[in-house]
Amino acid sequence: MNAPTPMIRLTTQRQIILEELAKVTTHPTASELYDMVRKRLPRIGLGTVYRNLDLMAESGMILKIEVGGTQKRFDATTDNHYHIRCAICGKVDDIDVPVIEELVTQAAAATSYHILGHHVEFTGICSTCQKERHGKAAS
Amino acid sequence: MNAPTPMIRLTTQRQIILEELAKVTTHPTASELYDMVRKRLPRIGLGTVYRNLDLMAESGMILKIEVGGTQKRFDATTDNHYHIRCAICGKVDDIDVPVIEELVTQAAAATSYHILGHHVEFTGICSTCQKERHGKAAS
DNA sequence: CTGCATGCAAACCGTTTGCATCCCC
DNA sequence: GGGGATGCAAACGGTTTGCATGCAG
Repeated sequence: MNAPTPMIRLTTQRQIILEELAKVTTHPTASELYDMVRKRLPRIGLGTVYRNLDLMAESGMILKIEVGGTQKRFDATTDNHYHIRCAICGKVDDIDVPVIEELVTQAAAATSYHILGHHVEFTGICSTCQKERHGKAAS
Repeated sequence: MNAPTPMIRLTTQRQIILEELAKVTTHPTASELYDMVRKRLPRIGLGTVYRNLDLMAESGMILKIEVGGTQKRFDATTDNHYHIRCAICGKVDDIDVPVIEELVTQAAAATSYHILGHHVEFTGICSTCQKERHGKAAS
């Protein structure tokens, strides 16, 4: 109702981008996705990937995750859920913590903004990075 | 206790950056801060602002807010609190919603990451931007 | 045939970095 | 005098954009 869902045409490159994104549970950056897609569509341009990722995010087909870190990441799962980002390697994973809907209500009462949504981002150290620095406690 | 607080030397430029940051309740970007500081220190370089901002964030004197949007923002208030970002103009404000400490406990149980912290970011439309689009409902 | 989508490359913008100089200790 | 801090400018990485061509409707 408030999201017009512009209904974009599903071109070959859009379809493949979507498929590749749906294939992984990680949350790839645009250039990671570019590399994945290029294996099937060698002549695709980075610009096309960016353009279509943005377009699909706007039309609600995918989620653009704007968390900390330098690059934006994308997610084929569009229902609200939270993320955790490794402070060392920057990897982003889903985290299975119940979404707190009351937060929006609370926020609405506490601000003059018209609330659209919320997102929780945890910061941590992933198991891989933990192993790589085992024993470096006090430094 | 877990933050070594490396105790950096408080040079003139660091002091002034800190003062200017503390002066405002908004969460300025590096270049906004640069403009503010330049009024008092006309010869300061953007690089110095970035370097010192990072340094001060590392030593826990200020907070580097890594939220959505293209630019990082800085906050003189270092205790944990949540933010709301305007989806239109990108402005970031504090929001007075109680910090949910249990989230960290829940998260710890749900992941193999070693949790460091969490942050909640609301998205909304600030009152200024609301006014500027009053009546544009159905496009 | 017409217009949107693409590939390509250049432009952009925020941030980082190398280096010579400067200043504090 | 020595080491960190600064100013400056160039480099960088991610993203966006302009334009000529291609392809689907």
